[in-house]
Amino acid sequence: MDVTIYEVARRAGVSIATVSRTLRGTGPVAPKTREKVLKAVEELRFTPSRLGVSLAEGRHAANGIVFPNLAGPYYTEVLLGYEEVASELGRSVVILSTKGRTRVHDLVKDLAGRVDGLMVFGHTAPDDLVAELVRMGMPLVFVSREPLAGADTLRSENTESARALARHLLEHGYQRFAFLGAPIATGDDVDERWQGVRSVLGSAIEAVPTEHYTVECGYQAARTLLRASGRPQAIVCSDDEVALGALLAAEELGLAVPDELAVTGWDDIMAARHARPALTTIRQPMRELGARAARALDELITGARDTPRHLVLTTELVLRASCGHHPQEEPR
Amino acid sequence: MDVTIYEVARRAGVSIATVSRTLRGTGPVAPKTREKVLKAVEELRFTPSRLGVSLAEGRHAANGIVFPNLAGPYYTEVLLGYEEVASELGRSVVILSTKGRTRVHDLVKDLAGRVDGLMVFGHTAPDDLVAELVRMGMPLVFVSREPLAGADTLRSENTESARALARHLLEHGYQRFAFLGAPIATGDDVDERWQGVRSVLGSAIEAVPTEHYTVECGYQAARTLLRASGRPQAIVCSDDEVALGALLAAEELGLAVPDELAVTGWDDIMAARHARPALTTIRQPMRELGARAARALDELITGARDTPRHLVLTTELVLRASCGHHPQEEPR
DNA sequence: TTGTACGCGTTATCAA
DNA sequence: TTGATAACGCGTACAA
Repeated sequence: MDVTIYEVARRAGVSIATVSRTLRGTGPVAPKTREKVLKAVEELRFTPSRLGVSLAEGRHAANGIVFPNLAGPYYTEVLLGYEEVASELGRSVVILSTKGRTRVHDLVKDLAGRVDGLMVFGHTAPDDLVAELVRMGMPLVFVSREPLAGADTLRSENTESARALARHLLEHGYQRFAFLGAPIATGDDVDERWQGVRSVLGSAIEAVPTEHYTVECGYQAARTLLRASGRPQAIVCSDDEVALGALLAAEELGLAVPDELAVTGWDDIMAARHARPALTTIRQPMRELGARAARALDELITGARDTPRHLVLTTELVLRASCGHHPQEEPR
Repeated sequence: MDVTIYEVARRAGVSIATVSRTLRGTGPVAPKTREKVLKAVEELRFTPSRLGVSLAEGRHAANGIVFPNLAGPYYTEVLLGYEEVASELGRSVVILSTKGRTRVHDLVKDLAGRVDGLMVFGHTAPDDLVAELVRMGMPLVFVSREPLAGADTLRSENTESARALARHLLEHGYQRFAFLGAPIATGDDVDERWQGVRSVLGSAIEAVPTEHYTVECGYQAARTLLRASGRPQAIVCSDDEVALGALLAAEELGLAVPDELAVTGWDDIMAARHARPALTTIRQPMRELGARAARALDELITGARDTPRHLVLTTELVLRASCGHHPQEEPR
């Protein structure tokens, strides 16, 4: 990034306007002039400065994304879908991880200044900043969060899926349940799942918190839970990773799954299918969440749409071995 | 991003220079003036435009990262360490995934125009572009790649670890081996691992390619391999994910690990410890690779260092159950 | 078909 | 202590 448009212009014996027109294909350029310009560009290896272009165009051609952290497949998969579509639309992706960060407010604000639009997971951005960004008209898409005025929200269906899962477990005959990975924030995905199962199971299910939604935390919490007296017959987990941890704990304690203990997850990450026993879970279209977020953002940025949209993607209950025996299970 | 420094200056009754000085703390400002400026900034909710600042400062305050894809823990973990340190150093991170992308050259070039320095995995950037970037003096750090003139390279030790692993397997008494996940590019991590084990095992080990380094591909390839006649007694895998796939294949075929088949991985991702049987592997400091890359880049960008450095981080052989029986194994 | 000149939003130098 | 003003690199009306 050293040679500027002026040097190219001088070398080609034209003005910078002509160089710009030639390179962008905007406005007429005589064939001979065009040749000269392209030759100079070639010789000087000229590449327009991104900063100059952005400043002049008034846009960054970049999207931001804010997530708690990247450990585990969920955020990774969403990010994957997001980056793919953003790239397709000619936009770079600037990332920001908030976990363990101090001054998240400033970090998100800085990020907002670098992009044309922002995708935010759940409540990883401070509410007052969000309000300010909405006021400023910054295109915003929230994923895994309750609807919010002035911004798109995008999520997978939770409540009804949770109810279906709960009813299925009741059909297996279980009576004492635990919800492992109790919700941390109100209104996010996990909270909806918890509300859903509780609306069906009532006081038969108890909420058991974990520090994070990870295999390790699930393992620790499940071990404690399963060692105590009056252990549940079925553990509904906030997500697959916590559930994988619960499976480990059960195995370590010599509890047969599903005969002595049922376990369910959420998300249908790849490991869920490969787990022993394979994990009953609710499949949510992670990659599509990211892809849709990128498209929605593009609509808002280009002005193709100006009213917020709140979308809920459908999920699918995936019955496998970990929740009990079924006549026929999904083949590997 | 609407109100400019000019509006603040007018409101405060000062020049833009004074506003800038006040906000950046560069140069003297009278206390009373300072008050007026800050008040105007507050009332107008002024935030300096990133583009303006970058253009004037001549730097982006951003780092780029190029990786093949984000599926699986390896790239994710490295990215995690990278983003964390970059953020600590006041730099944003712009990502680029190349898998399945056409025109990678243009994408990487565009990325290079948005950042002050670039971290690149293996051979995910075209060689000619790399050469051009080096020539232009763009700070570059390569991870998982053979040393390269004009840029930092950073990797974990492979060859000697691979030899140690091979010798250990020989001690178990195995005689027929397979290397699952044969190297795709020469000079990258997997290639070094392959060269290492082969230098010890010679013709006793056969290279078995997989399409990608994933659980699924490992599973498919292992199933084919294990069904054929003359199956190996030990499978050395390119990485943990391929190894997890091999474990699945073995289980499906009713082969007891390690009694009828030994399996080893590489990386020591979290799932390696949780697998059944737990996976013997080589631990590589993934997060630290990312963290070091970010620091190295910072040194090159700030000019604290100007000669390339080629660093090799040490690894550790982690013996678990999957490669055979040991007197005492690492406790869970 | 081409060129001039202004705008984009800062920072920093230099003179006052 | 403060203010003009020149960069920074480009896009693009507008005039020629």
